[in-house]
Amino acid sequence: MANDAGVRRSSMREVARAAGVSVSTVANVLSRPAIVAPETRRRVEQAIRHMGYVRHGPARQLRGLPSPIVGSVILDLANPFFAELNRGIEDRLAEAGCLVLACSTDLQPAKERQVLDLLEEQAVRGVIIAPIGPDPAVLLEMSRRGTPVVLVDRPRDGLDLCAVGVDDVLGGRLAAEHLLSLGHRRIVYLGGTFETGTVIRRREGVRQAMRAAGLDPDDLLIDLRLPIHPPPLVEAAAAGVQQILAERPLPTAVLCLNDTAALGVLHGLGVAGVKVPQDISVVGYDNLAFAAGLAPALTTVNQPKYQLGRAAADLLLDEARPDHAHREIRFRPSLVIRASTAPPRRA
Amino acid sequence: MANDAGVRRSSMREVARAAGVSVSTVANVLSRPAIVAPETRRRVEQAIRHMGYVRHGPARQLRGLPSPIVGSVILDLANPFFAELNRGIEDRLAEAGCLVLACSTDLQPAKERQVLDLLEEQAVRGVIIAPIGPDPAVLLEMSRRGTPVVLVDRPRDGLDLCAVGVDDVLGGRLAAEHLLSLGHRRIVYLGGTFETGTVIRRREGVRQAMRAAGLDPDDLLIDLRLPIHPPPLVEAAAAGVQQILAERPLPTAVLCLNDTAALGVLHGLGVAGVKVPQDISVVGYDNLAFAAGLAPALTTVNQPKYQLGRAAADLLLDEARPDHAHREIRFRPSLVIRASTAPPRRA
DNA sequence: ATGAAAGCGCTAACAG
DNA sequence: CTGTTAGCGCTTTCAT
Repeated sequence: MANDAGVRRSSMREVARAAGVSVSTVANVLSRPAIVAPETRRRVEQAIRHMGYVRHGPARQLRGLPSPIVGSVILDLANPFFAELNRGIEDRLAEAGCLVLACSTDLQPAKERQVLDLLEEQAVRGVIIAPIGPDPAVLLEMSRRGTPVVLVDRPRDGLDLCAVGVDDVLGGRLAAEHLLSLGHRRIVYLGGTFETGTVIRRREGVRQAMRAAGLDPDDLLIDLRLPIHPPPLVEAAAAGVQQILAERPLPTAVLCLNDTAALGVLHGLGVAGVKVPQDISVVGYDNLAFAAGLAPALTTVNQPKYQLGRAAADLLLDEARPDHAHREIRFRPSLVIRASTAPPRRA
Repeated sequence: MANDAGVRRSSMREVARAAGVSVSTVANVLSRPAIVAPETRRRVEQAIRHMGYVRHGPARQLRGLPSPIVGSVILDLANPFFAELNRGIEDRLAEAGCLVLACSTDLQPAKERQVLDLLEEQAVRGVIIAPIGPDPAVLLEMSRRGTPVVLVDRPRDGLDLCAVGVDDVLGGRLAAEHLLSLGHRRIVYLGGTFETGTVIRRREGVRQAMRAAGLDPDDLLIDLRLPIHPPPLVEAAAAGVQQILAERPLPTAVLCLNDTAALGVLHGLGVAGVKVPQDISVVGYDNLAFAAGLAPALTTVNQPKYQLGRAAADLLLDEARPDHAHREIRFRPSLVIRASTAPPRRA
């Protein structure tokens, strides 16, 4: 009751006593002020101000009001892609008076489980999640138990949930088609030792583009995988440059799993004295704020990060409506050609 | 009770009925399993699993247990500085089983107020805040009413609150001393039309360094202010380059309010054909992940972002201890010299 | 227009 | 070891 500073929130009962009315009148002043006599209302409002009374959310929730809190469970909030996505969620929710409980899972399934349990215990309004693994069982159960779940970056696949995402296969295809049309025939796909569905689907898009061009992906594509979690991705990518340069014949282009990895690769290549794009072309993914400012400016695939977040929040809020039907919203990525790609040296 | 899908959480009473025991036995199984007879416990646990029972946090809170939720109120979660700070908060809180309710204020006092009210209503465990304005009155009241408040990026100044921060004056001084020692005597301080205390204090540090060198800040320092919120800071900074180049005599160095602004300035200077660092030196602030990867690599002032967050969470968690005493933790920034600074052309 | 009362799901004495 | 009981602070009929 009393916290350790000896302070205690005042309750409605105390306000009521101070104003000389009943608790229900205080409740009315707060929830339907119109039905309270002006003079009574004035007295109650004054008491509220005077005592610094603040409504107790958990108690209201216990009475059946919906929680204003929505959980956002994503891979890493410090990753600018997710940070911006999260801003989209936050802003859309704010319009509905809701707040975001943001949780990073760092690709660790145990963390994901733990956070989901906590969120369900808190009886949040719902959860928006970019799941680590492909198994939706836990999420379906949560949803069945009454906590709405919206998927991000994972296709709906007929699941009984809402989903928002970007067409990753298309994104991979766009990037690959660009390189192929420049004449590249020896291309590294720089992925991770542990990959989310998005990265896997993009690689599939890359292979698709090659097949569509009448080429054999197994000949053209070199799969390299960075250790993801420690060390920081920029450094892992910079270190990965050694592996790229060790390939024979030397690759002429690198498709990176995201812009941060591309940043590391650019740096590593610079240190190694390899010129971009003259010696090697580099393509990023995400189109983060810094991509245009790099030297050379980074060719990359743009994703509507903020809009993804807004859309996810939209769907989540819609779950409260009686006529809600689960659905999927899918955005299209787009290629942004800048200065880090060019035809290979001797085409 | 029932949400719109017609689902309802099962309650302890239902579990108790299903297991043929009383609610308190179920409660015991959950909170002090040791005192329950093994056979009874087994039955109860099975019922819990079978019904998918999940404890109801708000009800527990109503009984006096502390909320596991901590509010984090910062300027902008999509700003990498705050995103990383927030990860520090999140990780430290996770160790204590707590979650972060993250809110961006976008420098709008109205948003800050609104979010603080919501957090207090939710009866969160406490609030970590990088306040927009200098007036601590609302925060002191919240704290007095029983919601602990920890200040970030704002000096404690004897307030009855905990605070964590970085020595901003020192940060400004380090940056300025570096430029002065290179021989620069015409320096732009690129701030904002609306500035937080941190930016103001850094400018003060810059002036201090000049005075300490026996120079007059009013002669050397050119104050330029970027419109902060829209448009995006990178673009605002790129546009600000026009103003820099319009100054006569031409400045030889630019101190930017952060790395993102520096990125924009670098870009704008590049477009204008001005060479960095030969024609103009550029210094950032924060040492974000991309700073080292820029061309030229950015000289900047490092702040321990993640550690700041951890320290803030530490202090907040400590507020629950009976012997807690408010205190301040202050970190030291450090200068990271890279390639974007050099002596002015004709010294 | 106001008040009395029931009860949301849970915890913590206390009794047995 | 298990059950009974009394609320926590609030919303919401239903009387008055």
